[in-house]
Amino acid sequence: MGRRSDHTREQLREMIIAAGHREMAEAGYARFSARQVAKTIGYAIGTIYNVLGSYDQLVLAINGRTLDLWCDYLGSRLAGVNDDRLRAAIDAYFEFAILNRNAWGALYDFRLPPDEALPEYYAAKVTAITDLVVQEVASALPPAHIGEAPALARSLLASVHGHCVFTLNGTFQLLGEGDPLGAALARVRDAMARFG
Amino acid sequence: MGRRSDHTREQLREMIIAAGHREMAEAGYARFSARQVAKTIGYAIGTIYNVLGSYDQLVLAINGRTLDLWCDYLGSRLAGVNDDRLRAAIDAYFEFAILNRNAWGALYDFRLPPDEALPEYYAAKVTAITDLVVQEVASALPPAHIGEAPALARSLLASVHGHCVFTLNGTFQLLGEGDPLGAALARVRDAMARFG
DNA sequence: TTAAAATATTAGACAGTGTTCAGTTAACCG
DNA sequence: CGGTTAACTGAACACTGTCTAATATTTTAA
Repeated sequence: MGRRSDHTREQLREMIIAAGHREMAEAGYARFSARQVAKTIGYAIGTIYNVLGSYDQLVLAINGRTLDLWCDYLGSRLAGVNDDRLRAAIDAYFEFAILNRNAWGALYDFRLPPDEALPEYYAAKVTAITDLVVQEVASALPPAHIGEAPALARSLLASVHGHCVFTLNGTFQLLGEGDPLGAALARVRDAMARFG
Repeated sequence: MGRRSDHTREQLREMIIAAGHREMAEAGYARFSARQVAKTIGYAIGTIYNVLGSYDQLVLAINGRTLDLWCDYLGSRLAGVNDDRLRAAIDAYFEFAILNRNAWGALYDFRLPPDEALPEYYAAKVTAITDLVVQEVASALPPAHIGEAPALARSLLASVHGHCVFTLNGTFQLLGEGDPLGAALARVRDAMARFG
């Protein structure tokens, strides 16, 4: 029916993303369905496509929400920490991933078709998280080597990410690794040891 | 119809996995379809379910094939290498992933439902690859620390894996990382530097 | 030789999915 | 009042994985 008790496109977009994020968190990427999102907010599927444009854009918007939450989580987890902030950052990385398995996993389960580029708004959110890490690495680096912070941060991010993936997908359990977080921290320490 | 020019279950299983692996390599996990596999080998879908049991078992079998190929690739790439075998191993890890983007990606895109355990045959294949790496790490370690090889190998595997993931999913490109392989190697060197 | 059992294979129904779009409803504006 | 515009629907389409009753052939046993 027309617009008896309608929302504006902006409000509806927000409702869809919020409900979508909830469903992604509960069902996980493999069982996520746009139709189910429509059902839970009481709209027809067509509406979701009118507002978001496509399934891929919907998932991207939901993942964008997850990135926002992740960035906030890292920020709040680091606020007020004075010593060993690098360790706190790694802890927070793992914590968020474990606390939000499904939503976090969707960040990597979903990929745009190879010919399509990430929307700028999404790239900015990824960069925001990265910049946070770059800053922490820079603070932990001797002043003479601060210029290497961005490259080192990217690499450490990848290392920690790998440990996080192997933790959540069961690889570490299969291999008998009992302390994934400790291992990740050890690798970061090894890398920092290169600089005094 | 019946079994006029039929194959034995064993032969058919092999045909399905081979064709499935081919389709996975071409289409990727997101676009992979059991029905398409059936079509390319000229059988009905039902047959695939009779032979493999379920979609998940089919993908697992295909991924198992990929693990076999991966293990062989690592082995042959290391054969005859005398110095810096660790570097050769990392190179081979990246090479295989890049040369087999889709099949390699499916290894991690697919996950069994959380309540189901990996079949033993599959776990064995994962362990086979890991053992290869453990051996290389052990060789590169001072004799006094050989006992730490398994744990270190798992951790280095995770680190390299993280770099590999960020390379293939575009994260490194987004962040301006131009030498992912070099970064991965640097992290491994840092870790080995801990031991003399 | 013949009947029974085992095997290989199919067809088709079922309940889902993403996607599209012509059409409907209701509010707003001149 | 009539026209424009924005919000929204729902049916149709072409797929998907899953299951099962039925069928065709071969093997085995009596």
